[in-house]
Amino acid sequence: MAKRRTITIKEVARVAGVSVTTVSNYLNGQMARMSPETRDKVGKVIEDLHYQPSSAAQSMRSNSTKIIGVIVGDISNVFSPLLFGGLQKVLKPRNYSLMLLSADNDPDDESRCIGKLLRQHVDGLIIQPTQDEPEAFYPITVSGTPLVIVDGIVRALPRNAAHVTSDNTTSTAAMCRELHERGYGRILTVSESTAPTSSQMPRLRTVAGCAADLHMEHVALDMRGHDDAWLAESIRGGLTPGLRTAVFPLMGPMLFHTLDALMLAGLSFPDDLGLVSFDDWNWGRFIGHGVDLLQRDIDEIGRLAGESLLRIIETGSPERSEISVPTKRIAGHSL
Amino acid sequence: MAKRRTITIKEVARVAGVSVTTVSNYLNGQMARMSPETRDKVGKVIEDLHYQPSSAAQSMRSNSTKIIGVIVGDISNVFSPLLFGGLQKVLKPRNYSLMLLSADNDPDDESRCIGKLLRQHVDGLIIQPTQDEPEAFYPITVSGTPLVIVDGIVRALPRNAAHVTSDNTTSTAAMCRELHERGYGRILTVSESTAPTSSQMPRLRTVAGCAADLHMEHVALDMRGHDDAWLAESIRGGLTPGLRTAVFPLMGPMLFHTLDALMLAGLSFPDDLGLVSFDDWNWGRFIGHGVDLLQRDIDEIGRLAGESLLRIIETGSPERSEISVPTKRIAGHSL
DNA sequence: GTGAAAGCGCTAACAA
DNA sequence: TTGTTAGCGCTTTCAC
Repeated sequence: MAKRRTITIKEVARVAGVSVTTVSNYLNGQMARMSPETRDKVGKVIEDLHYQPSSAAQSMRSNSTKIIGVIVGDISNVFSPLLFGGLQKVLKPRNYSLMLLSADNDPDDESRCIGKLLRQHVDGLIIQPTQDEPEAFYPITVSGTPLVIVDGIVRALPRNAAHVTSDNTTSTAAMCRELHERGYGRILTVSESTAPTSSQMPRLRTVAGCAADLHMEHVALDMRGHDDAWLAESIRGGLTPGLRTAVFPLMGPMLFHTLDALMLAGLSFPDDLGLVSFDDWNWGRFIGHGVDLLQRDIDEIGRLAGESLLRIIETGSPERSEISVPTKRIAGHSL
Repeated sequence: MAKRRTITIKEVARVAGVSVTTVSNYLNGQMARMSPETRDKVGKVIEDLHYQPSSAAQSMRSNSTKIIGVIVGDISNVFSPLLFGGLQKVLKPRNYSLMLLSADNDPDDESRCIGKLLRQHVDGLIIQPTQDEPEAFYPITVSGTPLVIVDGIVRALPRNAAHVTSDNTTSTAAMCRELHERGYGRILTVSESTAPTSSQMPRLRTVAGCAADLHMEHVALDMRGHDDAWLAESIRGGLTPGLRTAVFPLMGPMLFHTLDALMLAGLSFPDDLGLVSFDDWNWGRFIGHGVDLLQRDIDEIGRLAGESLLRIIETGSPERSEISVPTKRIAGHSL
């Protein structure tokens, strides 16, 4: 199927027997600048020819593409569609389109994605960062493209960029205190060290700190390079009679691994041990008698990030550069 | 923050003291057409200036954007990231970017999305259709843009478009027979009539047909306009002592509703009734003692759709226009 | 080995 | 009310 010759504004003008200016005016709603007959005629020709103005040509003149670039670390994580949904809610009514790229948790890939979107001249950028090297974002700063960083933690926020995350420390600390009060003496965190920007990091640090303060034991299990059998083994090995243990997966995918490991190990909660997890997906209530959760509001993060971005685009600089969305405590029966 | 003046190829040429032609040659890897000194100098200037060639200008000449447009019915459905992941696997290595739009299950919105992507001159289109009016896709055909329709069922497939779906009828029919063999006498389907293109439709028809053939009762519960309490009521009302009943949600979100309804109704499976569901997400094993499922391989659908699209783009027409991906039967303990 | 210039489809002065 | 034309940033002949 040979791509048919593209229909241009010139073509429309020729067929309608008017100048390109008139057609352009029509496209841009400047109806006052032509007679009603001309208007109808142009409209009809556009219809007949199924003419679609080229946004490439348009944006080349207008310096605006109405495209927002989004880079996530891992597209298959449920985080992505939730974020996207939130973003769409505020961006779509404003007529922006979203270009979604996945960096696959690879810093180099992320840099390539940034370049790609910059070449597209996107009007703004939303990034869930995989790397925290300030230089990675330098091209963005140079180009002057509005930027909002979501979820991940970066060492140095580029000038004029906004940052939207969920609360990690307060909620984690509160959970540690709760575990202490409930009589737990040991916490087994389950995480996977991927990017230095991962929100698991502050959570892990908080657990470590709080455990020390509360005189609880803390064992950090890192899934990196390991499988569920290893996790099952490690969890079982972490149990001591007389010392209540709570397993604490620090992100959704780790809850999956943990549940599989518990099945493998033949352990059940809350009898053999307690279970509480970070997770963004609302399915915990169906597991057992309900899993105790710390749940982020990703949709809200998306909305706030979108609004922040719009503000930067419109005013030229963010009003507030750091926004933290509260994490919800979902009660269950797994502790 | 005023968007800094864009750096152009002209600028680079001026600073490097060469012509734009030379810079262009450099960008396109035509290194043979310049001296090594020139090459290095140009490279350095590009680096220093953080120059990014404008893809709008490039695509205006080349007639290729290296962008694939994707339209899904509902971005918040887990279907979306899974499809996207599959698409990325084949498209990203070929240097295509994805532009994702959600039609929010609205035909008009879908048409708008199509227009938007056509104006972007995307190199190809992947659509999970919300409407099955053949005219809706006419602009695509006119523009000659390669098209692959995924998941949904359309009345008339546009000429030269490919179609990738999962098997709905065979798997559903097999399930009905299994239910019959297991001694079930009544099937309660749970669906939500949204789009006429929804894959729930063939599933529903198949259940109705098989139930009749096997002399089983079939009650179709349509969630449209109802809440979980209504569903709980309806399910309870659908039980008769002596006649084994199976609830059969026809898509993932309906499984959520059904589980909530069962909790509300105080019914448990497989004791009070059987439960089997279509669902694309792999969490069913954590529910109760595991839910019996019919699971599509969305990642595979994405990969096949991507490959199909590439084939259309490259050869000009699809080799095989209808592809059906088998649906997996995940064994559980809910029947 | 290097450069000048035409033209991709569109918008916006400026003319008529 | 309508038309002419100069670019936007880039690629690509065709000369030098």
